[in-house]
Amino acid sequence: MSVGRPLGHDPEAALEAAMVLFWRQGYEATSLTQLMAATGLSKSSFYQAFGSKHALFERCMERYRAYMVRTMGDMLAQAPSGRGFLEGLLLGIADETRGPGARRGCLVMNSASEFAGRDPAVAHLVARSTASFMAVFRQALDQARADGEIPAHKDTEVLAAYILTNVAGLRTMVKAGADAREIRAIAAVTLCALD
Amino acid sequence: MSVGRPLGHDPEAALEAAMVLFWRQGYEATSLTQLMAATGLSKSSFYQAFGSKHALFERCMERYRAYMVRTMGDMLAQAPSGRGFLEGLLLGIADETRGPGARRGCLVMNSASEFAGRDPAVAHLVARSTASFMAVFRQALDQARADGEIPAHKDTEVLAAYILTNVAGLRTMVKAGADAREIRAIAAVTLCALD
DNA sequence: TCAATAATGGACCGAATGGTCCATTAATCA
DNA sequence: TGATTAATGGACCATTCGGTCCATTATTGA
Repeated sequence: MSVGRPLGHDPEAALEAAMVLFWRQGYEATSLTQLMAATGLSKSSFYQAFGSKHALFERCMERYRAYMVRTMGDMLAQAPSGRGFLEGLLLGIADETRGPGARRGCLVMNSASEFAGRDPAVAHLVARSTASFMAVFRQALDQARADGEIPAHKDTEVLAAYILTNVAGLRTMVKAGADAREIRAIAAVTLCALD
Repeated sequence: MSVGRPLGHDPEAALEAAMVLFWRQGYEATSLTQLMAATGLSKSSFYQAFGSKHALFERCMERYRAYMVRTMGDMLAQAPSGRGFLEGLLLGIADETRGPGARRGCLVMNSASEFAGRDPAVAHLVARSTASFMAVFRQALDQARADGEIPAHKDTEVLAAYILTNVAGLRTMVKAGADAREIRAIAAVTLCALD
């Protein structure tokens, strides 16, 4: 099949490690040195594998999008109902105040904040990701509406955008130092808008 | 009164210019060169006046907090009611998609996102600012509740945190590329939670 | 006049940045 | 064996970063 020496590292694992780093620190604050340490690649291998820091970042963003859509899709499938999924999602943000990977926020929203439209490639990836997330939320909302968990007259497309807004807002609050109790209380208010 | 040559520049104007720059671009992305150009100061004068980039940033954050509290206080005083103020505030975010200073977000939340607790001094300023903002919201909510614009049983402290969460979320959505129509629709949903 | 403060520009600093290049070594298949 | 691809480390690059220092030139009050 392939000729020559096979890859000595796992590209997926390297991508995963880089994604976590960007997620936690942002793009600018993450240096090549840190990226090399996290991926276990030498500088030469790094550039051979990914081309550039920016190209790697784009791949990480796409990986994050796919990961989140898959994860939320699984959560929705296992949730007792559409509304139950949304409740678990919002209240679960309280857990992001603790443990490993705490207060990292959302890679997509972090990137939107850091680049703020200065980078067309990143802006496109942000738009693509937000659309994907809202699609999942809308699916949950449609399901909830069909089950009578939210009023029939509500516009699920707007509600999906509202949910995304609140997820972004809650994660920002976590980054700003809010504790788990506050987050849960706010999330409970957020859910009132679905009544 | 004072001995020696008087200041040739306006410290307040320089602070204002620097604040706008940090607000739009964030801390790391704003270079000394840009700061010198915006303030009109030479490198020597810059360090004599502000000490360091970080010290200037802290002063800008405090200035932003004071500016926002003053502005929102004025808005509340002129608003027809407590609820009217909150409606104007949330719906007004739609205007941040256009014009000069568009899609800058909120300096406090931008900083919370960029530093994410890595910088104790910034974390403290973020906490101080969020508390100030919530105090204004709570004042408006108490007023609204007293006027019967929101149910008497609601906890205005939690609602204040909810409003801040949604302001942060909406501004993040603006940065992520949402248009004015979407923002207004989401803001309308946000207000439903007050019923 | 003289002391004090301010403003200026430029030289200079060490450190870190992202990125390139290359010669060498290793592992695979034909 | 020879072609091919991968991995490595280190030399090297220009640029930028925030920051310091200094000698010089105002501009003021005493």
